[in-house]
Amino acid sequence: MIDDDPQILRAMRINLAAHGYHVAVAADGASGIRAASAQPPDVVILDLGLPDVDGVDVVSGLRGWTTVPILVLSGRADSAQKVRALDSGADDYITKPFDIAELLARVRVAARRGHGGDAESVFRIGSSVVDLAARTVTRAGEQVRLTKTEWQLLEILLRNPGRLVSQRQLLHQVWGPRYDRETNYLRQYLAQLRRKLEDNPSRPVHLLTEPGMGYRYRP
Amino acid sequence: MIDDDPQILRAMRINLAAHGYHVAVAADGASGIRAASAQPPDVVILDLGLPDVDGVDVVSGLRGWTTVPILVLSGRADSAQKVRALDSGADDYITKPFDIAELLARVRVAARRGHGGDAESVFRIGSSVVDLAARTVTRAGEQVRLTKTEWQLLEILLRNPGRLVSQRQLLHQVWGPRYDRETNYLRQYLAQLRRKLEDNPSRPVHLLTEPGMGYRYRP
DNA sequence: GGCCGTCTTGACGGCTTGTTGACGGCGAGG
DNA sequence: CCTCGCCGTCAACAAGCCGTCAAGACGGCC
Repeated sequence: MIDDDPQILRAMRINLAAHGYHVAVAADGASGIRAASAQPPDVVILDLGLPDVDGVDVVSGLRGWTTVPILVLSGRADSAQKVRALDSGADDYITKPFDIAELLARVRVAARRGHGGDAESVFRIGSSVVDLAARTVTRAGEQVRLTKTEWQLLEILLRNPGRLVSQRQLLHQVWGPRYDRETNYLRQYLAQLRRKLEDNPSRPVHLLTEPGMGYRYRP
Repeated sequence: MIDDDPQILRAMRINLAAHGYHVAVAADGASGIRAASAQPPDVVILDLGLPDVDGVDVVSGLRGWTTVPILVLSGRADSAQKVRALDSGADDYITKPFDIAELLARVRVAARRGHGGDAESVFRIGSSVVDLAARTVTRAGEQVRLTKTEWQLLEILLRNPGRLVSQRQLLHQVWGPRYDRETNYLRQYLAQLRRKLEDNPSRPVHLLTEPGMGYRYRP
């Protein structure tokens, strides 16, 4: 749940917990996206009225790498806003004030749809084994340590197996929207990940570069 | 679309058709279910205020054998009704009167859910398979790499299947408005795309030239 | 306060890609 | 039959991008 109003946050948390849900919270868009990638939820509830960024950008930021159902809450009832949010990838749009019973019903709808999408968390890169849930890397029996930044980068790539991830998206999600042009960060950290994971770091087989576009994890 | 009010039915049909949807209609629940089983739709829009049966029973009737997205329309705004409809298997619940733009946005949400999202992004060119979402090309089992410019050009053509795309439009969208006359770029890159994608590059079957006009992708 | 790991920043060589010009073939029109 | 315009092809140059190395900045921990 991503919301900056602590009061709503508290009320919702109690209500959802009473119905058997486990609730993780974030107060702004950036930390919400980070939290969702660190511990993938079954459903995201997102308040559009966030302080740091436009809520629609949060939706796109999530949609770049996950298909988790997103429910948008908003005080604005105008249809233009609704259309923007839904077209950017949200699954539902609920106008405040809302009935809690209706919200719970819509959460159930989102949850039953999301259950089709399973999140595998163990990946192989050459002789290395990466477990995203346990946050461990094993290479030829040896434990390998990754830094926080390396984990963030690697996770985005692994969660999009076979798909190209643009450098813009990687920079956005790891460093923030203001680092659009700092592609040298990517070069730096991709090289480190290859050194730590690939069997032949200078000839990568799984962590591939697409010049001018982005990077790709090939299973 | 299942609705007993001919006026709403007509208005909706015109609106949906204007946005490229093909609309099949039914005036009551029983015939609606029959029609859906005879010709499975991509999305069902169901009015709850039907004469013959309770709308919720129609939802259950559909859910017994299909997972097609169901949008419920209703004049009743009470949350008990909403919860009943959603819990019986509906995917969305819209209260009349509604904004047509919002309805269309919610239809798009339902449609992309049902399609699995990426069904529209896979194209075939001879023995090559192009996936726009993943940015991958497979040709006879082998991976083929395209450059950024090649992707931009190819995407425009594929997104207009069967339609002629003018040289001016291609140059505009890929290189910018100032490159109106640089048709040699198009010759250059179309040739490259044909070499990489067509089975017989000198006799293109899918990436066609219309002399003096533009280019066309033929599925 | 000093040490160490991690995150930034800058620079350089090599390679891929974009850009440009030129040439021949083909068909339409005179 | 000739000319002209348009297209496909090739070759060469320039520019951009990437991998790599190295060094400075920052912050946590003893």
